[in-house]
Amino acid sequence: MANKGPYYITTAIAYSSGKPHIGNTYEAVLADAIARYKRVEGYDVVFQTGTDEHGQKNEIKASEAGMTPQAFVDKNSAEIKRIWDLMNTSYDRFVRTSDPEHKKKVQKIFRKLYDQGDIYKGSYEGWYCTPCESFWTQSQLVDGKCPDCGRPVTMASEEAYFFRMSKYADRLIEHINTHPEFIQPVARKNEMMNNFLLPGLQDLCVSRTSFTWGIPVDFDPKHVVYVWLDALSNYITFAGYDVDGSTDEYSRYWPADLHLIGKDIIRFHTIYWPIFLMALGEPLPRQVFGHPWLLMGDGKMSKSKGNVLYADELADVFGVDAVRYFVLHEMPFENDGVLTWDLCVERFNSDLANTLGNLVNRTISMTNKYFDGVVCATGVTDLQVAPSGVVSEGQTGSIDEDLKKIVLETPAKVTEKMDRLRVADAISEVFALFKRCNKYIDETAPWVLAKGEDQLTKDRLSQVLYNLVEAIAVGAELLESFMPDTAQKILQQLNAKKRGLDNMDTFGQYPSNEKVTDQPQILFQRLKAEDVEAAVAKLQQARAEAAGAPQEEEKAAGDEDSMDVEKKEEVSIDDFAKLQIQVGEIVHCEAVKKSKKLLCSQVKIGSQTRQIVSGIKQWYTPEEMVGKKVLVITNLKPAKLAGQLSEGMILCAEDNQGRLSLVSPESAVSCGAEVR
RNA sequence: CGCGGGGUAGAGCAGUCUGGAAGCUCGUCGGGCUCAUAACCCGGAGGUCGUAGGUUCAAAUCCUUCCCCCGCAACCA
Repeated sequence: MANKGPYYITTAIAYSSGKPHIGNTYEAVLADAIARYKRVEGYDVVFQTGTDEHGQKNEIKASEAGMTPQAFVDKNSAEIKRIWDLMNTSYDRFVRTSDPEHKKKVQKIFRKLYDQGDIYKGSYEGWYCTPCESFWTQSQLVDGKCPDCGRPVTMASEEAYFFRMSKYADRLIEHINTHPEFIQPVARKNEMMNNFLLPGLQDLCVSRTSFTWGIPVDFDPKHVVYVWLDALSNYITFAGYDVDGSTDEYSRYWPADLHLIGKDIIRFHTIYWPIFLMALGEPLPRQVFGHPWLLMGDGKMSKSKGNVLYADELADVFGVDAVRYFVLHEMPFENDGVLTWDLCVERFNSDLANTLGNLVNRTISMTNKYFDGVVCATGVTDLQVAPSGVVSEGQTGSIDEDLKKIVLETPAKVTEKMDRLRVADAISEVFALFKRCNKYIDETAPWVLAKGEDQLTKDRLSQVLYNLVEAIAVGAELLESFMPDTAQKILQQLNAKKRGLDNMDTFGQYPSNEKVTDQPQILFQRLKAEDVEAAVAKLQQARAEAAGAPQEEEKAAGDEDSMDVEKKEEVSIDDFAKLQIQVGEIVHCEAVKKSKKLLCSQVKIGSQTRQIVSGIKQWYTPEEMVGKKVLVITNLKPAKLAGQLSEGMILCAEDNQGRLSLVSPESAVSCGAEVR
């Protein structure tokens, strides 16, 4: 196998704030499939993944959990690594941004950029909430107040470090234009250009003082390095980069061949990251692929089956390779894919059990039944059977030729798809080969040949089975990057050896007279939908119990008529008395233009009528609203919503599906009656 | 007119860049077969390619109108 040189592939490092769901896991598996395939092709692959551990969110979540940030991210990083390992991802490095070496290197990077003038100290202007010690942008403000605590904010400025993005913008635009392969899929390129680059890049604030869980700026320790600068640097720091001199390994593997990331963070990887690299004088990664998202469920048919899917739970039910198959197969190249328990069952039964598992099983069974497991190439190709069971000589071996053609063509097809990162298509090519094998069995009807007494017929039967074993062996080997264990199992059962991707141009390499296993194992046992549903129900129950109490409400809605919500702080009767709640009658109602959620109601309260805007368009039509008596908070400070003045709030109950229901007095009371 | 994605058979999707016989998987119906995991193979039914115009010898594909859905943004007082 020729060495084709280095290939450095990374995933985005996963944010370590909780358990990764199947969508996160998808990225690791996708990268793994690519990495494995590149290795098979003969590249010297480094596959790096890991966890992004700094930032305010982790600091807050850690304190909520009563842990130190480090302990908190240790736990979550370990969990992410556990899932990656469970999924059999063949990463070479699992990196963590809380690593002391990484910290030092990032500090040096920051200092270098500062020293050369790319980072400068400036001030950050914004609305500041003193009690919360937080800055907010104009658009984050709620009613002109702090979105967290609702208290007034003041315009304030705070010192911060900025990166001169604009300095490098032209070079980046040039690079993107001259390297069409840089941003994948191509559609994303225009999005970046039109939205960010062409209108002019703003300087980026690259330090924070509002929290401490991060990498301190060593010459100004009240600042921590902006998490993105910290996180993105992982691609080079762990590869051996250092401001004071990088390793040989670094010069071998950098620039990365592929950053595999979610489409939501394309901006950081195709704008900020390249510019950071330019500033450091380092070459840019060759390609950034913003893959689509894997969405879970769609609520329509699976509301009783749970929404969030986790790789380990899926693996419990289907097995690791099946889960790898699901995520790789369900994910197209550009559009988001959907995964539900139902879809998994369908794919499992149809593709894995029926097409593949059954093929392997029936082939091995016949080999054992007719030849005690010994597969022999006899060279008899021109014997055909009629559907009636009559064996006749003289037909051309076109059936065999067609099978061989497919077998010989598939490797190149798979490689071509993989080169274009069409992993789902690549795996489909492999399955097309297996489907062709099933068809071949039907065409050659071995059970008819088996009835023949003469040697020619026996030899033909032997050749048919040999062809099948050979074809399956090639298919299994091609499957290895996607489903490593399954590929291994098939090859073992066939007693076949790997021949190598660049050695698949001849048909018939399986050694004649080799013996397949006499105890074929079922690779994928067909599953019944009911059984899976039961398993899912069990999992959800276990999950609910593990979560202790109320935590999240995501179980079956219909059959349970109660729900728990997060408890709020206790208040005094005086606090409550501050609210004025009155009964009002809706006299007029219309939808607010330009808004998807808002209805604007005229509500009669006592002698006056006031306008109230409510976000309930999804649940009530304006016509339904009119005439209803509802509860209104009347002393709430008026606010503007979508340009409409709203003087109060109509009370609604919200269930665990987010559905809203108006609250009305139980019996007739007059408008304006106070609720207390 | 906030940005973006999308509307193709019952479901899920490809095809659209680079116009040229409407395809794939699942389901469904019928047939075949019996080596195998109620599997496998073949065939049928089922689509005004969201709407309305336009360009063209030819439009799912290019241009324009409008309608709907989904993210994000904004706002759910």
